[in-house]
Amino acid sequence: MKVSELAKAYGTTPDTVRYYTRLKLLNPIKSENGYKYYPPTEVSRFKFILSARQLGFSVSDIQQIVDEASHGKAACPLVRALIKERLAETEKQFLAMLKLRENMSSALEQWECKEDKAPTSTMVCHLIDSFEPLNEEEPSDEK
Amino acid sequence: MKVSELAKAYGTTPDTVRYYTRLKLLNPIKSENGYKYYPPTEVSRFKFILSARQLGFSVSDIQQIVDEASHGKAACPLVRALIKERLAETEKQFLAMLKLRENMSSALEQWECKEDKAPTSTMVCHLIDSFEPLNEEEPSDEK
DNA sequence: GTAGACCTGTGTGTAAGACACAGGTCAATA
DNA sequence: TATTGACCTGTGTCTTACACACAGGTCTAC
Ligand SMILES: [Zn+2]
Ligand SMILES: [Zn+2]
Ligand SMILES: [Zn+2]
Ligand SMILES: [Zn+2]
Repeated sequence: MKVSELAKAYGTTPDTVRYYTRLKLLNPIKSENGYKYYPPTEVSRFKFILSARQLGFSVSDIQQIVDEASHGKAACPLVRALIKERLAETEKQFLAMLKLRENMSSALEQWECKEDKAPTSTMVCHLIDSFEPLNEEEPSDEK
Repeated sequence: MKVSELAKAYGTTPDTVRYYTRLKLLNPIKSENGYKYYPPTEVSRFKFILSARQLGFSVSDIQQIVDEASHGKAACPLVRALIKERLAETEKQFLAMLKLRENMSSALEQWECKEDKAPTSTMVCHLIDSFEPLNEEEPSDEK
């Protein structure tokens, strides 16, 4: 398969295929005309990479995993360890986004009944200045 | 205030202050020794920028908002429009992360009872290869 | 033969800073 | 007074996972 064929076959872009190829995650055969051809082994490796990306592995993770396997070792322990790390990170980001989303919609609501105001020398926008974030840390009994 | 003082005062880093300064979002005064000094107006602008960032505005959004205000116009309509856009994006990313998180923990669970396996020429890691993503689109009645 | 659709490599851009580096400045101390 | 150490200055590069641009080569059809 050629670059674009491979990309289309799995719903991605030629640039993605080329990117993995640049990183040597894919190793196509170069034909006489200079074109890259991906034999079945490379096609299934591409499938593997896409699956791993879907599971939240970084491209660098995948490089490590592939390298491990290329040395004949079972990559499974590495895979298990990495996904735990990535899951923890994802959890953190997830919570951060949750809070952000809440703040954003809270702001939108708070602003609904506020008028527009011209800026002053000390205030760019009163909407943003006046925004009160929700529960900055547990609303503990303060004072 | 000097760079590091400003950064510390608001719990950020000198690099962040310098970054906004490079972008001309902050306009410190240069003293004879070459050091940058942030007068009160710049300090409150920094506070403004940080608030806006917390609300999910991009730095480029903030540049637009500040520019609008610097022309004496009320930035409020722009602010309202931008936050709606950003909220929609955040919502999308949030859902994507939710799905990713589910897939990751599902994988972790699916893999618990699976043995490690050495790689073959066509398989880098059977764990990743065998993973079945959850509900790829509503589990509609297929066929 | 030539147009149009594909391919090639390479280089640059993205967001929001983090980090590095070579050198200047300041306060306190030996 | 000289030196140390902590701060500051500019500038430049790095990060992620590609997307996009560009100049030029190649293939297919007409
Ligand atoms: Zn190796
Ligand atoms: Zn306003
Ligand atoms: Zn303007
Ligand atoms: Zn494995």
